[in-house]
Amino acid sequence: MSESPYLLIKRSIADGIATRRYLPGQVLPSEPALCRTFGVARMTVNRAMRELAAEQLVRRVPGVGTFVAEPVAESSLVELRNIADEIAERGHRHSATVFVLAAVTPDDEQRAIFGIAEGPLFHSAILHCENEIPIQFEDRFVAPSVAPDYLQQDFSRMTPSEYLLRVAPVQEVRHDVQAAATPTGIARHLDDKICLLVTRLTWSGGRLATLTRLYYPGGRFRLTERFVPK
Amino acid sequence: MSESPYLLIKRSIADGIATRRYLPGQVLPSEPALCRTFGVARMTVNRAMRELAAEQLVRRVPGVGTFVAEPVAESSLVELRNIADEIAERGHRHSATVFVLAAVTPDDEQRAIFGIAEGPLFHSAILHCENEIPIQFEDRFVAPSVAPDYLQQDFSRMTPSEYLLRVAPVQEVRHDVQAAATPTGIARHLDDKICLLVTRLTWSGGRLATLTRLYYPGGRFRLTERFVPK
DNA sequence: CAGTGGTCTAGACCACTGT
DNA sequence: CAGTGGTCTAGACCACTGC
Repeated sequence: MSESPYLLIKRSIADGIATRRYLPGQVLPSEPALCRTFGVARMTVNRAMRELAAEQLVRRVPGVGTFVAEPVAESSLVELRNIADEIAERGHRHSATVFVLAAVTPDDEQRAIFGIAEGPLFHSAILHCENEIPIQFEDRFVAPSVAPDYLQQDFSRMTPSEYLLRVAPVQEVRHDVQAAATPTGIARHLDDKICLLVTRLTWSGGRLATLTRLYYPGGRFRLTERFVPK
Repeated sequence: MSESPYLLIKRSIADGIATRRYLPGQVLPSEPALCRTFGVARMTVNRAMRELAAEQLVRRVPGVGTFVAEPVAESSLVELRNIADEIAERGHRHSATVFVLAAVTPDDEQRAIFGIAEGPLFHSAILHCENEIPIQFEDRFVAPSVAPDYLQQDFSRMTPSEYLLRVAPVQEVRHDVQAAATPTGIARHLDDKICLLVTRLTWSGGRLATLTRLYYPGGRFRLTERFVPK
C-alpha cells in the first residue's frame, strides 16, 4: 500500500518536518541527492516533492532549491473538526494546556441562551498549540445535561471537541466569525494583538449544548472553505 | 508558460467538464487514447489526469476507467452571495462607489496563480455601503477571458458578483478568512483599524477566474454560518 | 560555470476489472 | 483475455539561480 517509493520519500520528508528535524526555511536535500539516498529515479523523487509542495509543506524555487515552508495554520468553518485532528493531519504536534475546568454559576444572559432555570454550567479554558506555537484559545461553556462527566475529563489528553462529539450528538451548529482586538489576558497566550474570534453554538436534544469562543491569532491563522456551487 | 502539454491536456478536460461537453458520470478517454490524441507519452497524460483527480474533477477507478465526478454540492451555508441582495434582505439600502476599474499588468505572482503567460488582468476596487455605512471594501482581479466586457460595466448599478455570476459559471470557490490590521488606504474607507479579510478565489473552466479580497470592518461585521452536521 | 527544479519520453511491470 | 489505471526507470532538454 504505502510502500511505493514516492510515498516513502514523501513521508520521510513530511516526518522530518513534523519532528522538526527539518526546520522552517531550511533547505532540503536536492532531487539528485534524494535519488542517491533512496536509490530511485528522479521522476520518483520529483513526484514526492511536487506533492509536498502542493500540500504547502515545502516551497520549491527553481534554480535554488526546496525549503521547508513556514507553517500556515488552516481550519474549516463548515465542519465541526477536532483541532487535534487538524493539526495531526498537517503532520504537526498538538498540545493543550488546561487553565480552567470548573462548574460556574451562569449569569442571567447565559441562563437565557442555555434555557436553564437554575443549576451550574461547566466552564473550560484551554490553550491549544501546534508544534508548541499557540494556535487557539478555547473558552467553552457546556450545559451539564449533555455531558455530566465533563469536569472529570483530562483535556490535555483529549480535546473537549473530541469528548463532546462522542457523548453528545450535535444537531445544529452556528458559527459566527469576527475580527477583534485580542482581549487582554488572552493576548498573553496567543501573542497577537489581533484575533479571529469564532463563536460557536451547538444544539443537542433541542437545547443549546455548548457556547464556545475560539480565539485564533489573526496573523498566523486562516479559515478556509472550498466548495462547489450548485 | 501555460503551454506545457500536461497543462493543455488538463485544461482541455477541465473545459470539457465546465462546458458540460462531458457530463457527470460519463467515461473520459483512456490514457492511451489521450496519448494518441495529444501525441504525448503516457506519463504526461497520467500527470494531467492524476491532478484532475486530486482536484475532484474526475474519479479514477483502476481497471475500469476515468469518469467525470458528480459535483458534490455542499451546504448552502457557504454561499456565493451578492452583497446587494444580502443588504436588501435586511431591508436596508445598498450603495456602491467605484474607485478603480481598469486593466492592469499582473505581476509575476498574479501571473502564476491565474496561469496566464501574458496580457492584462482586470482590476476593480469598490466600496459597498449599507444605509451609507461602509460595510465592505472589495478589491477584485478578474481574468479577461472569463469576462471580456468587465471594464464596460457600471458597478455602481450592478455589483461585480452579480455580473460575474451571470457571465461566468463558477466551478469552484475557495474562501480564506483571516483577521488583520486594516491596510492604510482601506482603513480610510472602512473606518476601522481591524478588519476581517476574506480572500475569495473562484475557478471557471478549470482556470482561476477571479481573486477577490473582501475587507469588512472588524467591529461592525460578522460572518455567520448555520449548519447541521452529517 | 555547475547546480537547481520543471518537464518530457518511450519504454516497462503490476494489480485490477469486465467479459 | 484485453484493457484500465498506478507506478517506476534512465535517460533527456530547458530556464533559472548563484557564484
